[in-house]
Amino acid sequence: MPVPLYQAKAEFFRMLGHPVRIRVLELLGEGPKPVRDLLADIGIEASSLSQQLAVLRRAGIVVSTREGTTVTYALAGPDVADLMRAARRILTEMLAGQTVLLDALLDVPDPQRPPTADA
Amino acid sequence: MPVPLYQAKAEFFRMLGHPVRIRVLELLGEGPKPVRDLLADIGIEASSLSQQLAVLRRAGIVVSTREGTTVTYALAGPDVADLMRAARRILTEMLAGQTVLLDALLDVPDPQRPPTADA
DNA sequence: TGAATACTTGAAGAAATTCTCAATTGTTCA
DNA sequence: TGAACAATTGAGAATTTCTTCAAGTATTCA
Repeated sequence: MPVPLYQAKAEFFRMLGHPVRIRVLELLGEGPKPVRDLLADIGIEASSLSQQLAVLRRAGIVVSTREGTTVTYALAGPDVADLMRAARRILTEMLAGQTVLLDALLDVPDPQRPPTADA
Repeated sequence: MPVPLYQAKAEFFRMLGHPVRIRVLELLGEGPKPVRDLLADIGIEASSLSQQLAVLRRAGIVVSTREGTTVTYALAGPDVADLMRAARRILTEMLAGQTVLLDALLDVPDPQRPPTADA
């Protein structure tokens, strides 16, 4: 029994749903980077970064290689870079075009509550 | 102080990261639908669906209108449909092209563990 | 060998999300 | 009005995810 596609999608999006993981993917979008550099750019504890890298690794969207004492990460395939570009494009469009999403993210209270019949 | 973009992105993806929410968005991609229909298509308890609809509503990516006793949901804007299409395209590509992600989602153990130097 | 560096893992508590079920609201219609 | 239906909300338990810190592995180099 195959995992239903909608569930695979949900897991995929959930996997993207963490600020550190997003930043890593965007940094790797520029090309492979050693952990050292990611660490410097993102500025969190090494162990926290490692944990998030592990999540991405388990999902198979990044790969790591070790050379001597430094480990370098890269996006697993060009599709991933495409995805990140698409996500960026669509999201900035949405953030620009519709205040609504921005408001939601900024915690402005919901103007759309269960519709009262006065409309 | 604006919410950093990478955090807005993370929250957005997290919001998408639930099978019921994905299904709702895909169904609404075909056009507005009354809760009754969503309920029939998805087949979960009414209250669970309502809660997930509330998440989407709070994020501002769907809107609801009431007519008599039935409430109808629709995507908040065309951008949302675009996003769902893009996500579908990219994900099916990825699922088709790279076994790796599929494996990860199917719980096949990680072949990429911290690289041992035998490579 | 052993000290030092780079990175990863494990585990426990904190925090956020999800589920379930009871209660509530809004609407229709007899 | 009040019974019946559609949908939403609230609250607590169950589950998942995150954070943090201590411990572990791999590699270099003296």
